[in-house]
Amino acid sequence: MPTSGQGLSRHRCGNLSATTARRPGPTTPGVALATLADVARRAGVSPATASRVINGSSKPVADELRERVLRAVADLRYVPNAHAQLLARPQRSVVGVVVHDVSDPYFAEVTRGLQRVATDRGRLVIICNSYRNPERELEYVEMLRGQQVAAIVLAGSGYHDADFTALLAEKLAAYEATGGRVAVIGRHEHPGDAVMPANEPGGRLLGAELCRLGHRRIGVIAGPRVLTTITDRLGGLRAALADGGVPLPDERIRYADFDRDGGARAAAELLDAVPGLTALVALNDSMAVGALTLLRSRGIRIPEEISVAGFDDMPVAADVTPALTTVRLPLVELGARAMTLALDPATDRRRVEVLPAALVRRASLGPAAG
Amino acid sequence: MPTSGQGLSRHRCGNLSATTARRPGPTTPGVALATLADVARRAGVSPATASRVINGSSKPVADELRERVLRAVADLRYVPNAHAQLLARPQRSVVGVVVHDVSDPYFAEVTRGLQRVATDRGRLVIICNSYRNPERELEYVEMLRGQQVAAIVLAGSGYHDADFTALLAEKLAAYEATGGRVAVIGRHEHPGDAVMPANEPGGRLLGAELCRLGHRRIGVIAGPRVLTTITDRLGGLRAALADGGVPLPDERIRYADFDRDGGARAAAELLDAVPGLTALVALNDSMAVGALTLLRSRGIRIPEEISVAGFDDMPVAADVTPALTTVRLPLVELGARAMTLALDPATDRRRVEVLPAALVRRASLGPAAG
DNA sequence: ACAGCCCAGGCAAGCGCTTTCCTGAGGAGC
DNA sequence: GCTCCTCAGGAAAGCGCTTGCCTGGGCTGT
Repeated sequence: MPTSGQGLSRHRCGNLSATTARRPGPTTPGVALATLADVARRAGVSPATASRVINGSSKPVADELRERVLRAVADLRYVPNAHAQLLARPQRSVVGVVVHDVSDPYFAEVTRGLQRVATDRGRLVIICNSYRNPERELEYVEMLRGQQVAAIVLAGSGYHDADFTALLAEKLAAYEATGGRVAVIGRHEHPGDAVMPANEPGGRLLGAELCRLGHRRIGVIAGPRVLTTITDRLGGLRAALADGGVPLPDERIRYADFDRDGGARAAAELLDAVPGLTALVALNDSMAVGALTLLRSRGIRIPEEISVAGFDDMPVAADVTPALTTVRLPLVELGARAMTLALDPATDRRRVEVLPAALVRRASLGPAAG
Repeated sequence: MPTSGQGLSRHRCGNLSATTARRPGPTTPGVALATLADVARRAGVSPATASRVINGSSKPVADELRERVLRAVADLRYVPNAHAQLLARPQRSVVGVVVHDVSDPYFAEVTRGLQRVATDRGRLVIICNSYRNPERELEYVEMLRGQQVAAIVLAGSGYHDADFTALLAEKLAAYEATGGRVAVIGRHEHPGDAVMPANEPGGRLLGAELCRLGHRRIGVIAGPRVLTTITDRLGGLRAALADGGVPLPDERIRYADFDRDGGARAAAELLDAVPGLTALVALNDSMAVGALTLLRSRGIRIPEEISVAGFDDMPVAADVTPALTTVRLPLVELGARAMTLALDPATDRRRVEVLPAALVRRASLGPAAG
């Protein structure tokens, strides 16, 4: 067992229980990880040869040496230092994703799609939660650039904020200029590849359905005004209602946080401020669920007294009572397509894919009351 | 503007619209990112000085030089290469997290806690989805080691699989031996720091409540047998029922996928196989929701004809109808504590924190039917 | 039997950054 | 006015890895 003294000190004890008994001290100064050089030394070969064996280089290596290297790798529990590898062979393999919050069901679904494609292609994903903070979003893009990621996917909604948008565009451009790939989900004023959920058409679908069912006094529970998603969904809804001759004055629109509690709050405000509403439209399912809960707590029957509709068709929509009528957006697909665009080689011109919305009719939306 | 020809070629055009118009070709050979050397050259200083300015080193630098460096950084849109930095200054700042699936609401919540703490401490998180595949879990640990992460948090349930457990323990030990920190959530036979959800006590709480309400014919909708989480929850439940003199024969337990559809399937099987059940206990809320949906589809009234209870108290539990009685586990806290353990300096002896469970009484669980 | 080839394996450069150590210039002290 | 100290700035040595290029030993061919 040809191991230099130095090498030995780096060698882990094979007996696991030893580790169990004695744990590294408070601030272990870092018992250095075995390096390629350690492996080479132990195998009695040059680092070059060790590297070639480990990476399965095309260059042939004699079986005996190969054997020795492999054994040393196992003995030392050697794992190549990913950073050193990336430095030496600039072959970016990880991709960055910026979402508002993975634990929000909407992004959870989108992320599932992103991950699926990334994993299929052997890419690691770094997920960054911006928590709807534009500044943090900017920082993350910067950081991902520093991480030399192969691609960046922006999965959140865009903002109505010219300064931010310009700054973001600039950072993305700087990144793309160095060969990085970018794909965005939704409207971002980004001049590159994008996949768009059909927010506006979805809003129209829902508006048309409301007209069909005879609703004329409709309250809208909207998310934050600054999100382009809100503008688009609301725009579609408004357009369809206008087509049907249904008015939608501003006081029937309430902006709140894009979540359950925001939905409940906005619903309460609307009910108190606008009497005689026959339907409540929430601009995402989380808000709709909040509205549902509030209505139930007030003992208002759905859809007999008031109808409710949502947006997104998140899994929960089917499970609440009454089941939620909503506009389905192919969330997983949205993520999958975006990752595909980001990972496919860039093309000369911008690719934009629009993923269609579909109305899902369930029990929460009925004919207008009275 | 002292810029060598070479430096110039690496310089991005300041006009963003130029980038808008002309995008990098299909497989851009990577217009190299500006490097520290570029910055130094442009600022007319040495790389050492540039580095010191950029990193806010304690070593003083004259204001004029500092100014010049900062300007060069801005001009070149310089972002330090994170890998090179990590190589040169082995100061690990990212932490790895292995979960079953971030988009599963349970892990979404846990992850939220993990992220919160990590972000507060300025750590980047790499999230790895194992999709309940032990092999993938192993691979991820290996990969995280290669990434030189400062810590690894294992957030999934443990498995009843001696081979896997041994392999995992070995890999973790190897990692810890080089100064890496590890924290696990749940039972993993890992000899280091851990935070435990009170699965067994939670099961007991629920079992006791069922007894109190007079249930004697209870069906259990369980997740995969190999998960220690299942064993523990079931164990607690079984123990409390035994205490109350309530039998729980094996045919009243159905194992299925740990999600909504699994819950529905298992519920259907139980109803068909075991007549006269007065309560259905699902071992997580997703399964409970599936059961609820199935019961509703069969027109069975809850809780009048049959009661339902879940586990976890995920957000959805409060929104379904009837609202779900469930065992609350502090999921976010679980994540937060685990990350804290992982990031705090190691101690001489193992730290294990148990986070308590609490019964949340809602409408889905009532007295045993007639 | 000798020149010429082939090829496994090693040498060393270099990826981009940090940091130690050294240098040289300016200022203080006698 | 000269020596010594101080301190800003630079040279250079790595960090761990990959890879182009070179070397030298064993073959082949005549």
